[in-house]
Amino acid sequence: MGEIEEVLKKHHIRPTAIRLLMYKYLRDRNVAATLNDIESGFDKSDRTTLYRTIKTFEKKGLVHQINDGTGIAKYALDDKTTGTTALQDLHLHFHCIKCNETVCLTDHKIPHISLPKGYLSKDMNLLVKGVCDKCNLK
Amino acid sequence: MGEIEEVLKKHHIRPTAIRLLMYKYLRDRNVAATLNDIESGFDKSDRTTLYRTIKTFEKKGLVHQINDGTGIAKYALDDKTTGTTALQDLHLHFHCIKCNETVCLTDHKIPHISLPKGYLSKDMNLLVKGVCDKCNLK
DNA sequence: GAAAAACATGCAACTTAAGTGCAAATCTAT
DNA sequence: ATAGATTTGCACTTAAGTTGCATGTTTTTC
Repeated sequence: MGEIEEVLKKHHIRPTAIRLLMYKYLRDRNVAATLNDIESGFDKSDRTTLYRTIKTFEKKGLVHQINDGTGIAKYALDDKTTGTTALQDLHLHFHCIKCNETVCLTDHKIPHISLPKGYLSKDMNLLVKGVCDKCNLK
Repeated sequence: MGEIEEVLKKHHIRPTAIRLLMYKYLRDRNVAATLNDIESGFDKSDRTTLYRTIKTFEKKGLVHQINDGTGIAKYALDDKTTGTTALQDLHLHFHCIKCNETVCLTDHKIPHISLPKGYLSKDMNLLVKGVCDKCNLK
C-alpha cells in the first residue's frame, strides 16, 4: 500500500485514507468512472469529499476528466505507468453506445491536425462513439 | 423568407414562426449557441419551447449538438449549404478558452483513426481547445 | 367549412450533476 | 502539546436539462 502513497506524494497530494482508496479504486478499474460510480464504491464517505478528492487529483495531474457526450463527467487515471505525467498525452477516448462505458485508448494517439491561420491549439479531445469489443460479441 | 421555409419542409419540420426565427438566428451566427444564448435572443418565447425546437431540429438532422468541455450543450446548423445532410460530416470543433466560443471548422475533417480489434466506430468528435484567431490578435 | 385529430406552445414543476459555506475533525510542524 | 493549516461531512444552493399538462394552433377528414 506504500506504493500508492508514494504516487500521491510525488504529485504533492497528502495521502489520506480516502485518497488512497480512491486511487486504488480508479487503478483497479479499466473504464472511466463518474462521480456516481465512485460514490457507489464508497458507501461510507460523503459525496462532497469524493467530489473534492477527484478535483484535487485532477488539479494535481493524477486524473483527467473525460466528456463522452453523455453530459456526465467521467474520470480516469492519467497514466498506468504511474510515472511522470506526459505533457501531451493526447490519446483518444472510446464511448460505447451500448454499455455506456468509456475507456482511454492510450495506445491510439491523435494525429496531427492543421488549424486555420491564427488559431492556436492547446489541448485536444478525440472521442469515438460506437460499439466496444465486449458488446460486439453479444 | 420562403427559403428557410423550404429548408424546414425538406427536413419534415412544420415551419412555425419560432422555428423560422430560430433557424434564422442560428444561420446568422457563426459560433455555436447554447440554449441560453438562444433564449437571450428570443425574449418573447418560452425556454421550453426553444428547448423543444432545438431538439426537433436535432432529431430531424438540421443541427448537431456540440460538447466543448464546458459542460453546457451547444448547437450549430448541420451544413451551410442547406443542402442534403452529409451522412458523415465529421468535421472538428474548436473551443476558444479565452472567449469561450466554439466554432465548427467544417473544412477540417477528422483523419482516419484505427481502433483495436472488435471496436466498431459509429461517430466521432474531435475537439480542439486553444485560442481563436480573434483572441490571438488581442 | 365544421369537427376531429395531430401537433405546437407556455407554464409550472421536477430531476440531477455540480458547486459552495461552514463547522467539526484531522493532520503537520514547531 | 499547541497553533496553524488542511481535510472531511452536512446542508444548502445553482443551473442545465427535462417532463406533464392544459391551452392554442394547424392539418386532415368528411
